[in-house]
Amino acid sequence: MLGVELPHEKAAVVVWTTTPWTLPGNSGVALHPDAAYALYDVGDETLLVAEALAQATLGEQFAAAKKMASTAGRNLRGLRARNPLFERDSEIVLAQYVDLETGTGAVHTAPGHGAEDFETGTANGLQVRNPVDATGHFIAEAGPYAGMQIFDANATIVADLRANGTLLRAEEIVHSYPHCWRCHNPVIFRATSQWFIAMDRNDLRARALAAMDGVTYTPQWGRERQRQMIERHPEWCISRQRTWGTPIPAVTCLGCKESLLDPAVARNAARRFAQVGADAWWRDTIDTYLPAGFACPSCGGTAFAAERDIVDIWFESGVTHLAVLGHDGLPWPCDAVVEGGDQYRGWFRSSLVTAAAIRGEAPYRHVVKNGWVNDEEGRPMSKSRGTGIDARDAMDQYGADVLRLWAASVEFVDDVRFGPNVVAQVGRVYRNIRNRIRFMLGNIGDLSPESIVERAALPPLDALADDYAAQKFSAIADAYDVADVHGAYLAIVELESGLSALYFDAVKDPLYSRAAGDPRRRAAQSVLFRVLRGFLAAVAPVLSFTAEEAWQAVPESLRAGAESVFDLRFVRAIGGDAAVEREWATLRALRAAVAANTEYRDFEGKAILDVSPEQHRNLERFGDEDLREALVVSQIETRVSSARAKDVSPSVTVVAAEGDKCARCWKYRRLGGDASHPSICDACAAVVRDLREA
RNA sequence: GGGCCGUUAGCUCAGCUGGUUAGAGCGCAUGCUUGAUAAGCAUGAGGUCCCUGGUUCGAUCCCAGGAUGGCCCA
Repeated sequence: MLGVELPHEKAAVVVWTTTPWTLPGNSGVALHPDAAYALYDVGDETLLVAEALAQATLGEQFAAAKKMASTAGRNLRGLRARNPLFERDSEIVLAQYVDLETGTGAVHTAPGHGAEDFETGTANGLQVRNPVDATGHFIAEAGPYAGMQIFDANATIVADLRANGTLLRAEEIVHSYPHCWRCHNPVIFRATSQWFIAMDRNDLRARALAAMDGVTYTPQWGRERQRQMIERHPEWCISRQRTWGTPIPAVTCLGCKESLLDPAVARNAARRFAQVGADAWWRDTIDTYLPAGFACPSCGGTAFAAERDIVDIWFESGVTHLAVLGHDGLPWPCDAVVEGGDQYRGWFRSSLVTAAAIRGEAPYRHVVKNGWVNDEEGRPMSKSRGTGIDARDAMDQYGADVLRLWAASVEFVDDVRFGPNVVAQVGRVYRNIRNRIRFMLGNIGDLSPESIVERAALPPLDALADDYAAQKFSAIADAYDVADVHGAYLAIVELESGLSALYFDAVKDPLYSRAAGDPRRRAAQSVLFRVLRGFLAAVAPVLSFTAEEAWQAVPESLRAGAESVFDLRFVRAIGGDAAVEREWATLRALRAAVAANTEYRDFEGKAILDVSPEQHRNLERFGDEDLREALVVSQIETRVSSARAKDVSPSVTVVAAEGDKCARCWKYRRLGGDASHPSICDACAAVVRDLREA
């Protein structure tokens, strides 16, 4: 060996294991191809071990040990060692995963007791031994250990090794070990025959990847994640050994023990299961399912036994698209699937693979991944800590609409937090939205279809508000289209607060002071109605109950053609107009500048605006009356200076308004023009006179 | 140990291909209003854009490393 004469009769490869019970299943010893391995003369025997781990492995023997020769692991491939418990060989093989931090650098390989070992064994032609039965006891193949429970056998095996002189050292270490997630008992690995879907036959993996092309992913990186899950997924094991479930409609030839999954048998099973249920498989004789003249293609045998394995439920969920979609009025593929991120590996993948195999395309158009709901500290909800909140309880407590608004207020794609404080916050937003709806509703009570002012005939201010709202409605609908519910929420809040802060205040005068049928008042009402209708349609997907309740409160004649709020269509502006946003922002800025003065409140003031000629043109078109209302002052004086830069905001000065406060409309004006109404302005006097006459 | 993702005001979140003083809503403080009134309007305070280094005239944004939280694997 290694060109040296071995000084002792005994020479051994040192391996370590934390599972002595797997030694009866040993078929090989894995070395790292690139690591250096050396022979050490330790006095009474010669030991082979990785040089890097020699000191740790040999312990106190290391100092006296004599290194005889050294070579890379790859040069040792194919050598044979002797199993320390059985009269059989164990082959030296190579594996990249061999660890040079712990152990001996030589890894005991039992292909029947672990996935890595199985793959190494398959790659090197090692025998797969599984001398353990389904109850965790050794079978006859395990020789002297037959009948022993495997964990009980550990001590016996260690004792046997010690007795036959092959045990170098035994010690206690603490390490992690896989456990059952449900019952917490340690689990073991046993190589058994199973049914698989071969991902690389018939180009299934490639076809599944190709089927992703037509799918939209939210978030976008989900596509990459999904792609990796398909590319890296091993052969798909779909069988389970359970006593209850959907049978795999396969048969075993009693002559040659070959398992057969025949399409004709499967179709017979499908027909029978559809009529009497899948349990029939366990009751019927197998002949029930065999087509006439059915014979084993391998040996020609005609006697068969039914397969006992069932289909894994994760495979069954992977074919729900066939069970649910494509009939009873439901389309195939569906528009979207929404699940947590764990389903890239689960349902998103399994559905895609089965659909690619059967239909050649994805069973969905859009994959939407949502985050997890945590408590307010960002920790997973826990019943034991008392931080768990059931969705149904939350709905009872806060109301379904507030709960739904919360869901829209957070970025659901990421993990989200939920708790009383978060709900209280979104509850206040809900109240704001509700109050704005109430304001609109409260001001259209006497509007009728005949008195509605068409869009083209609206005063500029009202037209601007209408355009502004329409643009937001578009943004909201666009957001819904791509499942961006949070984006819709942001636009909804921006719209309702924007309308409230500017337009609602600006139209109070026409609404409250003008005669009921005055065209200016009808124009304002028309916009309020149009905005309300668009707004309710826009919020209905989230605030479903609130939107419907509000729609039912709209005068019946105005609701014609839309019995429910869900009969309304989303309002979409034809093309975005940057000028609308700009003008809206300009008015809000002017209004804020006026309000910022602390001396004159509301209509006590007269605003003096210093503007450029261009700004003047933009403002002038609103008309003095509407601009005055938008800025909440009694008078406006505009000073145009061509010296002003057009990109500098108008400067605003507020001085005392001229005249006295009209008792009716609160604006400062010349009063007493009508001697019989000395405390009100001329405009109000005219309205009052008409009221009298009517 | 590997792959992927997140980290911006007290809270929930914007911030397009790197470019003046980083924004909104809610909360908080202050003022106004009392004809949306268990409402409405305005103003203000509040941020080392997780950290370190790099690229660049310039980085919340790009690159590398790290911290921290999460999902899926091993």
